[in-house]
Amino acid sequence: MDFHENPNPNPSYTHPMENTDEPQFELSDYLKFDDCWEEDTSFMECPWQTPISPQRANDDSFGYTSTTRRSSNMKCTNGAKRIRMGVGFRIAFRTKSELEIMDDGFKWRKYGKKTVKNSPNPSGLKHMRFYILSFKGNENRNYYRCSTGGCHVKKRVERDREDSSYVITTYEGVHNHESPCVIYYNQMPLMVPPGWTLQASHPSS
DNA sequence: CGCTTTTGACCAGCGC
DNA sequence: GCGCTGGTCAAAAGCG
Repeated sequence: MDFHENPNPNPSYTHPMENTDEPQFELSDYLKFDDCWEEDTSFMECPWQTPISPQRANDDSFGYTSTTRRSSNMKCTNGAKRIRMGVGFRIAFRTKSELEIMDDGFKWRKYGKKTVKNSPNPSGLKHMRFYILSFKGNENRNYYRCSTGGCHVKKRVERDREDSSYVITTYEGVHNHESPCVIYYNQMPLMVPPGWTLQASHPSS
């Protein structure tokens, strides 16, 4: 496999629902965010979608990161801000799975974990914050970065609060390399990450 | 020994 | 302005 001869080394994403052969989990929803946002609120139909805003302008990997707020009032269901992101490709999968960690073919390195409140009533003294967060009913959100050198793709994994049997996985960015788990047969990828379709490699590979 | 995970701290954005 | 929150950092611990 020669990455350099691949005319398009980036995976091209297709609708995950087209992949009906995945036996390990049920993919029920997905969202796609790309870098050419128009005034189109159709993708806001999913109730757990939230607005995106530029945050740290000096972020070393993307220029922007996203802010996601999922408070109980879900004020984001319409009229959300749309702000162009540096790299700008985000896609979220909602999958029915008992496992939070699903092998998508790439190597990920965990760089953060956050306990997210379920309570709609944020309150309390600042120094009581972690005490409050430790109560039952809070969810963990895990942050991963692609561990391949030079690849800045990030992944965020959390349980759906409305239905804890679902896992929400949000990918941010596009891999600049191919999945180490792709096996080629007759110039076509035989194994792909769940829900993804990769472009066939160049015939020379 | 090198890589990954854990986890408390920190920072910036946002809402009140 | 203050407090809450999401996202990230980085040191320490764990693991093969």
